Amino acid sequence: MRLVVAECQAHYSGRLAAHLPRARRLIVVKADGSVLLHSDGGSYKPLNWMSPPCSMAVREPDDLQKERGVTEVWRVQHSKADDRLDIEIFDVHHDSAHELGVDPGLVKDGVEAHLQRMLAEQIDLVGPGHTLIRREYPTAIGPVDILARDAHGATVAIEIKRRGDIDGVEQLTRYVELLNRDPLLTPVRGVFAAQEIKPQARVLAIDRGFTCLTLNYEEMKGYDDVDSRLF
Amino acid sequence: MRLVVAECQAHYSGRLAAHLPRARRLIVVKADGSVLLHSDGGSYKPLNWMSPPCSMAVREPDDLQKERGVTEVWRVQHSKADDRLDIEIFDVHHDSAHELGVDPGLVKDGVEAHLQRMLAEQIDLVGPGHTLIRREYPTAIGPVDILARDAHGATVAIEIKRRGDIDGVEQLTRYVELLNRDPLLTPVRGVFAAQEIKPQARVLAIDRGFTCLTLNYEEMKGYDDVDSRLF
DNA sequence: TTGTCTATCTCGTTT
DNA sequence: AAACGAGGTAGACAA
Repeated sequence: MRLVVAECQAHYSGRLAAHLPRARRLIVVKADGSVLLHSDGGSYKPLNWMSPPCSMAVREPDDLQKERGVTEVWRVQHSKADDRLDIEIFDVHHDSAHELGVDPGLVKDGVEAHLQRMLAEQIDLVGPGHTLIRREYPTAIGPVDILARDAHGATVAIEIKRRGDIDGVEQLTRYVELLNRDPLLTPVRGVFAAQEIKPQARVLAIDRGFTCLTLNYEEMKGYDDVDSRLF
Repeated sequence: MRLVVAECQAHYSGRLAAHLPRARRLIVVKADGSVLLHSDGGSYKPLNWMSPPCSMAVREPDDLQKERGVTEVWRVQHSKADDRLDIEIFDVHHDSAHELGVDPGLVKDGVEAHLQRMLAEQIDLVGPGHTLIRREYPTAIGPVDILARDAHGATVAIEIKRRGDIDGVEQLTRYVELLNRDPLLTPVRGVFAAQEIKPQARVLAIDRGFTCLTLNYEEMKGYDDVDSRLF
């Protein structure tokens, strides 16, 4: 990994064209050839970058660039796509290289899968008398998160999201429409369950005749824990 | 901006819980207090990070940590949310600070907005005899990209995307359905216009009775330039 | 490899 | 401030 702090200016051309005016920035050149241009603020997203696989060619500035004070020109070219990042280097304030080795990587805990598992275990949150048919019920257009049966024997298709927006409602619509064609399952009701349901999504879901269910993650987890402690 | 290359181990707790085993990494501490942990590959996204606003507290390791070789413990706490990043520092290989100043930021060239403006100007790309009603035609569920009238006086709703996928077709479907309820506009045809239309999206669009229009950005821009040169 | 879905998304714009 | 949409989305996982 090479770290350079320098006055620089950059142009990106690929899916879009973008320009980065002259300023002092951090330039990170990673072992895989990828390049990041970071400012001293913002979040983790670089101002500009090139993803691997890519390669960098360093060349001398032409006369016009020399006049402008450019000392080096870096061209970072993507190996597969027509994406290119051109960096003009002015004054260099820092330049160092470091061996980092391979990283073992991040270990995460689950979120949505956890919600789905918990709702399957606490299926009566959907309503009294509900029973689970199965999780990840397979259909031609993908698995339905949870398929259940309500107290009256009707089928219930449940779509679970962490954040419920309009896309999730559309997805549920496709599932319910498809499942209702199955004479063994029809009538199928739709339930849209999420930790947070966006207002627009709620309106659309209700318009489509679905039930909205807001999931309280902490509460469900508490129930889960109690459950675990008991057995 | 502070750059540290060090052996480190980290824990994140917030929206999720995550752990980063001990390894040599780049730690970037930005002027706004945000922190990035980067490995030497897999560009763009850090292994772990804390977004601003946040603050960092450095403390001495406890006895157990000292035994494990920890020399410093950094706690980065988000100022508003309950997000925390704990970093244990082992050996430090590099540590430097740099003044970068405020960045002027990225200047982009247009993407979808540009496509929309150009198609409005070259509305006959949709078909001969078409006339523009207006761009960003407002409806209850959001603005329609372009509303036009065809040679026979029928209304045409155009949804523009850089990349046309299934979401865009669903969006257009909602618009066309809504607009068709307006006696002053009906009948309304749907046109799905994009630089690139995914096969699945094309199938769905045609199934819904929409016209697909592939936009050639370079060609349209050329026309645009010629147009600009003439006037 | 390709497609699909999630994200500690980020980042803008609008309401 | 909250919500909505787009992204050079990136990254992960299934088909």
